[in-house]
Amino acid sequence: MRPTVHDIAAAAGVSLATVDRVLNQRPGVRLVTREKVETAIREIGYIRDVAAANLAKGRVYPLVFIVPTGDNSFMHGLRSEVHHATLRASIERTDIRIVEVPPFDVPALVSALDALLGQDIAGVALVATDAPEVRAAVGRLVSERIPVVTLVSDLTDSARHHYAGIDNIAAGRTAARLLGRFLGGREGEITVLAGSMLVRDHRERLQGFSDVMAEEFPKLRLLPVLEGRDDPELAGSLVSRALAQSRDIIGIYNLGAGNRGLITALKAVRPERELTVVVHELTQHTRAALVDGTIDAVLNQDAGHEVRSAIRVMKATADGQAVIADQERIRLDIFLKDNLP
Amino acid sequence: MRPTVHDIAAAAGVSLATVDRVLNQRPGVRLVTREKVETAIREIGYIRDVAAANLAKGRVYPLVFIVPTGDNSFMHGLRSEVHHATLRASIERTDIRIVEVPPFDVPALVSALDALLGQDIAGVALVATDAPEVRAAVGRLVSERIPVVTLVSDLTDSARHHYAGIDNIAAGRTAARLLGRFLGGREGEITVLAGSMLVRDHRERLQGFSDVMAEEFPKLRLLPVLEGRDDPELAGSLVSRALAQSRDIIGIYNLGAGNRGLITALKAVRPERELTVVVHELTQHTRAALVDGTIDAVLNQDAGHEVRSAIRVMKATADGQAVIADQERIRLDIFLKDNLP
DNA sequence: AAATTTTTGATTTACGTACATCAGAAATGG
DNA sequence: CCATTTCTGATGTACGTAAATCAAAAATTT
Repeated sequence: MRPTVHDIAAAAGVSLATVDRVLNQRPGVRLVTREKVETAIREIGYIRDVAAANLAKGRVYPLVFIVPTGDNSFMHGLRSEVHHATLRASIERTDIRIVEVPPFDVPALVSALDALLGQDIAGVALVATDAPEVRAAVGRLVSERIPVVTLVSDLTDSARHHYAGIDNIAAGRTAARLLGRFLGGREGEITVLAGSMLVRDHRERLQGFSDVMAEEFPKLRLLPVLEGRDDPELAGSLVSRALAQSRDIIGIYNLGAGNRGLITALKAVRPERELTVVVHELTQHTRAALVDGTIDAVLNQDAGHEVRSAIRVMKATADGQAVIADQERIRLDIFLKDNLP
Repeated sequence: MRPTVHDIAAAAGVSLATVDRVLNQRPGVRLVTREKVETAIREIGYIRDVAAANLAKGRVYPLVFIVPTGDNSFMHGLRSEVHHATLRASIERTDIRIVEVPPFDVPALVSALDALLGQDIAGVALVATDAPEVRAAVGRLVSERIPVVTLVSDLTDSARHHYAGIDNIAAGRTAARLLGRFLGGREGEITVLAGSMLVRDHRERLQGFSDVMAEEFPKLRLLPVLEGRDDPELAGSLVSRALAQSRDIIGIYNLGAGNRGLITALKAVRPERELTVVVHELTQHTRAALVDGTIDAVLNQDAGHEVRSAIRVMKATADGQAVIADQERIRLDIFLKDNLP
């Protein structure tokens, strides 16, 4: 059987109360005694039974998710996954609050973060807009010992405890290689559509994409990036205009949201123009487009995994527990029409 | 607060003991009373606190993993992941036993399964060899109410509760599309290397691969399948011979193990022959080959995820609990040189 | 209606930990 | 050496559930 507090008490030759004081770093234990207990803990390999401890404590984890508003499918899906997590709240002893802020709005995000200061909170997960003000606000939370996890998009040089999202540089590089290899040595122009260069995930995807294109596919020329602000309408009209302006475009990479508009624009020029297209985020729209051949590959991050991972990490961090790092690595999913879930 | 057994007792107007009898399906409760209690459970939305219940029961889950011996990297990795899981045993209340059997050996697998009959076991996970005898042995375990999970390779028409592995038809289809598109309209021969047609995962991958090749890439001709028995030596020599026999081979798909041998064979003909290669399983060898360009894509299943998922499912099944289906879906990872973890 | 069987209630202990209280022991100060 | 402070032990309750025991009530049979 697994050792308990009683075993430590016996091994260290002290009472249960003293063991408890040491374990929960309560005052009133002499240094020598504390060391005696800590040695016993190490020697018999005691591990606290977290389930029993939580039961005794009546522990609940008040968590806050700060997510952007906006009607693109990905953020919609993300909010819905957080909502799903609230349904498991009683089982998981969580108490999840969702705070919505306008997208790409630094002051709004900062005030949402600062509003949490001083509150009794076991963790904060946020989709970060990468700005110094946000970094500072996160720093304030961390210095109050509140676990902070960035979700989907990371925050440069910040004190956040964890990032629950994909490696976006790798994502951009992968998109470039897929596009390059699918185009098999052809020559032409590539147009890139992004949401905003204010968020780190988009910047990183572009960087990775540009790097591989330059290194490995010199015959493909990148056109200036179109910024669609993750808005389907805007994205669609930008792409339509670009396609009308140049007949040499043979590939498109959408590293942001707004695929609905992009797909409409593609279908409008469909039979005449032969285009290889790689986009991000598997939604009902991109899935259908993948199946009917409008799109060639979809890179995806599983919002459900990200949310569940963020919750696990926040809880573990709040308890000072370790996490299975490998289990919390968010993977980049590559979908072709053949491996759709 | 979340409702407890006391709340049900009060709501149903019965004693705690009766609630307990109903919850744990113990005898000695009249039908009408049982229904009264069950109604109360539903109405106030009671959910058993599994942590508290396990604590009270002193529950441990004795689990058995049946994995093939064999020195290919994938099975090595799988065994090591199961071993890792044993290290978390005390935390997860599991007691994991690993049973090794020779690969592709039906009688050995059957006797390993039958040896478990009558033992006190909370679940069995096995890498299935797809044969009627195995199916029958699994049926015997299931009829003794022992949860059975197939791992990596599934068992056709069997009573197993769950399959913790990837969709191998989709994997084969994906491999075909990657190979086809990477070859960009060229004409030539494709050689396929498998382990054994006795395991369902290999058969399914081949089927998916052949289907897509036939439907979408008619210029690529499939050569007869080489069976390398997942043995690096044999795989290497088969491929070397095939390459020597035909100068028209432009693509290779290894849907089994034994990549070490394949990679050696490829390097031997390297500068002259231009080959596009897709293989399964990310190991140190395939990773290096991907980086140096010997291989173009690696399809992978994460053995760690599979093992952890199998454990979660066996525990949940033993307790008659539901699982988050989405969380237990094992995904097909596609690795190019850009998105290696 | 009595005897019997079946069902229900009341109560207790246990799981491993947290936390509080109070008395007593040991260490420290003067 | 005494007074004081600091430490330690002993004990009890709680968390939510499981499981056992025994008594009492209700239903069933004779």
